[in-house]
Amino acid sequence: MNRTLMNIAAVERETGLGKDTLRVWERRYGFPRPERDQYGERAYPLDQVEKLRLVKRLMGQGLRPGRLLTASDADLAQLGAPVAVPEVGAAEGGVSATLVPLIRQHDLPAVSNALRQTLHRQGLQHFVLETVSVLNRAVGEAWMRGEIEVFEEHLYTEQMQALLRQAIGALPQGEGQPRVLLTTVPEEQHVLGLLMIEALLTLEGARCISLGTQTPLADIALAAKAQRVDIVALSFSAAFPSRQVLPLLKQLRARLEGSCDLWAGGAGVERLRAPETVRLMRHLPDALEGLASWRREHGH
Amino acid sequence: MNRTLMNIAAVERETGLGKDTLRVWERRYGFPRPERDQYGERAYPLDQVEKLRLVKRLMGQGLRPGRLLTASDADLAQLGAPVAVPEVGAAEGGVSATLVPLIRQHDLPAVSNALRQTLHRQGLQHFVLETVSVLNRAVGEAWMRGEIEVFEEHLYTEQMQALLRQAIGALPQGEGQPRVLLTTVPEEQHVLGLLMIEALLTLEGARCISLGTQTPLADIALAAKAQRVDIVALSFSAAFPSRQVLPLLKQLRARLEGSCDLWAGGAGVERLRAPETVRLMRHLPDALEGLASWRREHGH
DNA sequence: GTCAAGCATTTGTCCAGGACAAAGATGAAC
DNA sequence: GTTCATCTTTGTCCTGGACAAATGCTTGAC
Repeated sequence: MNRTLMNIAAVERETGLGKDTLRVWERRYGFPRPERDQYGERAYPLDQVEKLRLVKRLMGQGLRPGRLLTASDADLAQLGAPVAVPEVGAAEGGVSATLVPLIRQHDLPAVSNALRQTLHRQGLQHFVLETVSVLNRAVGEAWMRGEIEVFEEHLYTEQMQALLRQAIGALPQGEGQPRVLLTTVPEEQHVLGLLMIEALLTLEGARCISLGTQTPLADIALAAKAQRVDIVALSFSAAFPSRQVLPLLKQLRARLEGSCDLWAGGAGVERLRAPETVRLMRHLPDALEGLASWRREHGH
Repeated sequence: MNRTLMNIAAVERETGLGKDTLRVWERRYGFPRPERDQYGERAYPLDQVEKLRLVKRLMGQGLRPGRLLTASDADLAQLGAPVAVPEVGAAEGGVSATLVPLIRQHDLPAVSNALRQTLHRQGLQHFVLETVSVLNRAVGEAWMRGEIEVFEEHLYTEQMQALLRQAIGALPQGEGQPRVLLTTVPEEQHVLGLLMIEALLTLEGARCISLGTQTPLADIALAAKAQRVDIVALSFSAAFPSRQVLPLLKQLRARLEGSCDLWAGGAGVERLRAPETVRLMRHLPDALEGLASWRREHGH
C-alpha cells in the first residue's frame, strides 16, 4: 500500500493555499482533517490534498469556502465534474473552439502548428489582440470548469511562449521611444501577458526591456533608474490576489521617479479603481492608446 | 517625507524570508525591529527591509544569521560592500570576464550580441556545456558578492532565455526517443537549467516536452502519464532549499509509473546523496551520459 | 421591481510564545 | 588529520485568539 502523507509545507506548495488558511479551515469547517505524524505535526493524505485542489478551483467560480468545505463529498464531486462541453459552442468558429480540444487531446504538434498558422494568417498585432487574449481566457476558464488540468495549461503556455518569443525576436529592435520596462511582481508568475505587451509595443517601435516575471519591487525601481525607462509596465493575472494589487502599485509608485509612468494591466486589474498616479490598462488595446498618448505628451 | 512602511506579507514577498522566520528573528536577535501600525501589526521601514535583503545575500556565502543580525551596522556594511573586483581574473580570458562587466554597465545590446556571437562560434552543444553553465555560476556568485543586483540577473536571464529558445526552435523536432518531460517544482522558478537540458537532449535526438517552471507534483505525474514520457527531468537551482529536495523526489517517485525514470539536476542537487530510485545529475554532461545509458538499456 | 444604505457574517491574515528536529559547529579520542 | 559524539543554532511547526476587509443579506424608499 502506497500511502503518501504530506506535511503542511508540501500541501501549501501543491495547492497554493497558505499554512494559516489550511489550519483555520480545519478549525472552522473540520476540513481538511489531516492525520498526525510521530511529532504531532499535520500529515495530509493525498485524497484530502486532491479535494483541496478541487475546492480551490471552484472558489475561482465565485463559490465560497464555507459552503464548499461543509458540503458532502457527493455534492462537491457534482460541482467539480466537468460539465459536458456544449459542442454547439464550436459553431462559433473561434480559434478557441479548435484549440482547446487539441490541448485536451495532448496533441502538442497540432497545437503548435495551429498557433503558428494562425499567427501567420493574422499577422502579429491581430494575433495578439484577438487570438491570444481570447485563448488565454478560454484556457483559464476551461481550467476553472475542470475541463483541462493545470499541466495542460502549462503545455499551452509553453507553446505560446515559444511562438511569441520567436515572433518578437524577429522584429527590428531599434533605439525607439519610449523605453518600457516590463515585469511582474513576486508571486505573479504568468508570463504571457508580458510577452503580449512586448510584442504590441515593439511592433509600434517602442523599446521594450523585459525583466521576466517575479521581480522584487526594490529591483523594479533600480532597473527603471539604471535603464532610464519612461514607463514601467506590470502585468497581473486573474489568479493574483486582487486585494494586494493597489497597495503594491502605491508602494512602487513611491519608489519611482516622477517622470516615469506606471502602467498596470491584465485580468487582475479589470475590476479595480485606478488611483491618479497609475494608469490601469483594463484591456489590451489600452496599451496602444497609452503609447500614442505618451508620444503626444512628449512630442514625438 | 516619503516614509513607506511595509506589512509582514510585503516583506516576505520582497525578501523571500518567511513570516515565521521574520518573527522569530525579531524575538531572538532583536532585528528586524518593525514599528506597529494602528492595529498593532508589524510595519517595517524600508531601511530594515534593505538590511534584510543584505543579510539574505550574505547567508548565501555561508554566514549564519545569528552572527549577521547581532553584528553592528558598520560591520555588516563592510561585509556587504562589493569587494573591489580582482581585474586580474579577467586575464583568464573566459567569457564571464567579458560578460559580467557588460551586465553591470547595463549594456543590453552588447550582452545580447556577445552571447549570440559566442553561440555561433562554439555551436549549441559546446555553448551550453561550457559557456552557459559557467556564466550562470559567475552571475550567481557575482550577486552573492554584491557585485550585481537581482534585476541585473533578471536581465541576463532574459537575454539568455531568448537566445536558447531561439536556438532550440531552430532544431528539428522529430518523434525521437526517449520522450523526456522537463519542469521544475513549485517555488523553483529558475528556467535556464531547463532550457539547457532541452537544448542538449534535443540536439541528441530526444523528444523534449517542457512544462515550464513551477508545476505541482500531481500535475507532473499526470503529464508524464498523458504524454507517455520515458523520463521526467527536474531542475533545482542553488537557491532552492536543499532540505526539501529529497522528500520532494521521493513523493514524485511514488506517483510515477515504475517504467518512467526520474532525473534531478542543477546546482541544488550537487551535494545530495542519491536514493536508488532517482538519478541525480550533478553536472551537465551527466545528462548526455544518462541519455546514452537509457538508450543502451532500451535497445535503441 | 429596483436600488441604496446599513447591518451581519464570512474569511484571510495577523499575533504571541512555546516546542523540537535537523543542520551546523565544536571538541574529544584516536 | 580524521571520525565520532555532543552542544548550539535555526527554521518551521504548533495552539488558540483577534480583527479588518470583503461579501452577503435585509430593510426601506422610490
